[in-house]
Amino acid sequence: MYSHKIIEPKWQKIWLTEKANQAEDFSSKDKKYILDMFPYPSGEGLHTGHPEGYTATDILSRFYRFQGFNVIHPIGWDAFGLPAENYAIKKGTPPWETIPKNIANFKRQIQSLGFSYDWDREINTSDPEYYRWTQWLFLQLYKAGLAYKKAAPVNWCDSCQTVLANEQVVGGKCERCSSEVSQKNLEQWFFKVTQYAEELLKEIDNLDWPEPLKAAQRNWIGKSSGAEIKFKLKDSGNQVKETIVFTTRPDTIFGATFLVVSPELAKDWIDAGWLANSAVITYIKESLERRIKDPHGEHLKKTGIFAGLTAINPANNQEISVWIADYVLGGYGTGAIMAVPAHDERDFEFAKKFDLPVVEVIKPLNQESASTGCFCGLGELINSGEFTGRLSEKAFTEITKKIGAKLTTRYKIRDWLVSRQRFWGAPIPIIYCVKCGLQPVLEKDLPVRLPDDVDFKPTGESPLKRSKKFQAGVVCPKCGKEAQRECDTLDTFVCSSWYFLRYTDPNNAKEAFAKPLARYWLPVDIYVGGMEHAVGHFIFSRFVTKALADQNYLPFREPFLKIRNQGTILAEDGEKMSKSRGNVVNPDEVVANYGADTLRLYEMFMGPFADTKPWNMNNIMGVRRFLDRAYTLITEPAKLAATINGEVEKLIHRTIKKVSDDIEGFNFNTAISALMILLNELVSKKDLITQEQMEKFVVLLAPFAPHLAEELWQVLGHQQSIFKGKWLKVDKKYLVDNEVTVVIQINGKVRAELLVPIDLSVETLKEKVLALPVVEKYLASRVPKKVIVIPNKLVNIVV
RNA sequence: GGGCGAGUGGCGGAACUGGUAUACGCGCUGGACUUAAAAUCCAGUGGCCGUAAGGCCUUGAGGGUUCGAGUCCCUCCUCGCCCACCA
Repeated sequence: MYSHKIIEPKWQKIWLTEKANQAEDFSSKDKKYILDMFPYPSGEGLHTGHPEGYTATDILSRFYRFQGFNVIHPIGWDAFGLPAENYAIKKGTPPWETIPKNIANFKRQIQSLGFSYDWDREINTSDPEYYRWTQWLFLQLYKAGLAYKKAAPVNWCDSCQTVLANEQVVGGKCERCSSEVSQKNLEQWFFKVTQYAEELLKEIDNLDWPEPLKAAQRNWIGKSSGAEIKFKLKDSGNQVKETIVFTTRPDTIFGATFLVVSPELAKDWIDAGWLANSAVITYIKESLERRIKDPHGEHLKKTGIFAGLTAINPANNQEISVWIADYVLGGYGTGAIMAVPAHDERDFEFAKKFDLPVVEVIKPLNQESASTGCFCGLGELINSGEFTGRLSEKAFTEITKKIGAKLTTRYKIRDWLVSRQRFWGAPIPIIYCVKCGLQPVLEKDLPVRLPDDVDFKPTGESPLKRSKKFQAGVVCPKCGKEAQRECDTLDTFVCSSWYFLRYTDPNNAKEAFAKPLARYWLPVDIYVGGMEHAVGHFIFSRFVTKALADQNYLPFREPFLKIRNQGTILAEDGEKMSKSRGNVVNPDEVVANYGADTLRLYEMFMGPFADTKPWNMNNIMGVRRFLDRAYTLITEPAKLAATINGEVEKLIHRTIKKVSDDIEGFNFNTAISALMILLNELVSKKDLITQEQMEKFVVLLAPFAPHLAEELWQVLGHQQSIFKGKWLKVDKKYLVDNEVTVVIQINGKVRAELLVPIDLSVETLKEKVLALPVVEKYLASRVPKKVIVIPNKLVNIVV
């Protein structure tokens, strides 16, 4: 038994004071940028998920430093955000008091785990010296036309008098006060992510990311190609207008028996004084509210109303009715569709409910007649005038051309809404002047600081509006006259969309980062974090990188070359860890009881890195026992062997190979199992081991259990830190065997095995095996029908 | 509804491009040490039949390909995650 309570703090202190993990700018060594997701410093402190990802990157960082790389492995605090502000509303303690306390606690916890961060690069997004550059980023996007303002619907709680994020709306009710949430149109800031939709999609192919993550992003970007088709519209007074629909199936247009318009688009028509029918107006109003209250359930009901309009199908000039319905979205395509009930399930359902005509125009290729019900695949056109008999694919472009429609590509991805009517975030650096209008704050005037005279009580406006200090002395940057600041703050995802850039030059007071440093360190080589950021943070960072590359700030267009996702750690009961269930494991307790090395090793040994896996206190004892055995082996006085034992040396070299490969492949669980196997061998042959062999084991252990390894290294007589040393070389001669065990099967069943020299010829091996008494017994004088020989592996005799 | 995963001992999990299924760890059983217990060490440990030698079965279920399938193909069941009326 070793005392982790003595060993671990001892080495942590030494590493910190010696700045053992500093990354060196412009070193001639090859660089590796190994990045973790920086934590939000919550009041609860670290949970078990943090050490999982952080241990993985720490193993990699130490491993690559051993390999001679100049590793940058930074950490910081994603310190802006709602929880701190909500805490201020509830308890009255402002975020600028709670957050530093939480950060101090997080830092203590992270340091207690011995992670090899370069603490000189620590950043904090709520520090004015950081958010100054977040604001700078906003200005660059604004200048490039990538940040713009427009009215957008937001969730509004009348009782709390505040805007709510989507996550704060639960079942159409306010999370806090449970009163009804309604929709309000407010001016909001957006980033034009859609401008990069195609590039964001295309570049995914070239990235070393987990496939599920790539799939999630492709899905989110949601490219689809189709046609935009113009339909003429007529109201009862014979006023003529037109609308454009987007469809991915122009080949089905002869089956378009009605048109459906989204409530959003219909509302625009009302506002333009077009649809005056009061029933229609009521429907639209209710529908728009319904969307917010129950975004996931209501759609099954397929509500709708006749708009009182007719449209002309441009393919066959037939008059069709125009409907307004919930199932058509305002934000996608053109907000209007041509409904082809015979070949679209949703249209079909709607047509059935409102008794609308269904005309089949596509016949499945492998069937004699048209299908009954709804067929959504491609096929051969029927009932389609001159196009009857064509295949869908061909008709697609032909029909589009004939009716004068346009081929287009649409994306599901939306522009990023970045403004928040909240206090605890980076203020948007914009000034409103009565005379000059909207003006960006001058870069030299950054940062726009958060004031401290804030009333957190929610009243429906941004809390900054009630700060006297915030607006004091604000003048228009253009005309110099008195003006007003923008009072919204930026989404915290803006802060985290560029933080990995700041790590390269964290103390630069003149720039967000110096270009030569960005060029040296970036892009990020390995990034580890959860899958939950698939369509958020990972997309935002890619967008920001591309935007800055286009402004010549960065010489690359993709920020993260390799990403690996960590799996969720569940509680011992197989459920998610949560305070309400009372099944949360506190890393502090594990460190106190078993030590940091044990926690690190355990979390890596639990199972495959990317898998969801349950916690188990018993299994922790297993890894602790392993560390104790290692300690005992090396510290107990034993006779050291003078000559190298071949068997031991062979296993050592195989373990070096296995552990090295497994670290790079993120197979930490099997790497640890290989270390256990090696230790078992060393213990059982402890009188046959040389000093050098002991040392090799300790080096292999070092990335995983750095404290113990450092201690044992000292015990073995070294003055200098083990981490100043080199990784181990595999001697290939130990990887080849000169004898192998060949498995002997009779009819596919294992019946015997045979130790033979390696690379025995097929013929010799066959002869040897057939001559075995066991084989003769099983053959019982039958003649083998066939003998399969796989050299060095297996012989299968078929009778 | 769409997308992505995953089902292997009592438990967490191993198994390279098809080639000894159950590595490693936990737990359990027996033994050593101890007055005793803990810790530690040693041995055993997939199931069924058998005193034994040995035999049969076994990777969610059922088919198929193959000399040989946890791994490949088809059908189905169960669970998890993400997105969700995207025309």
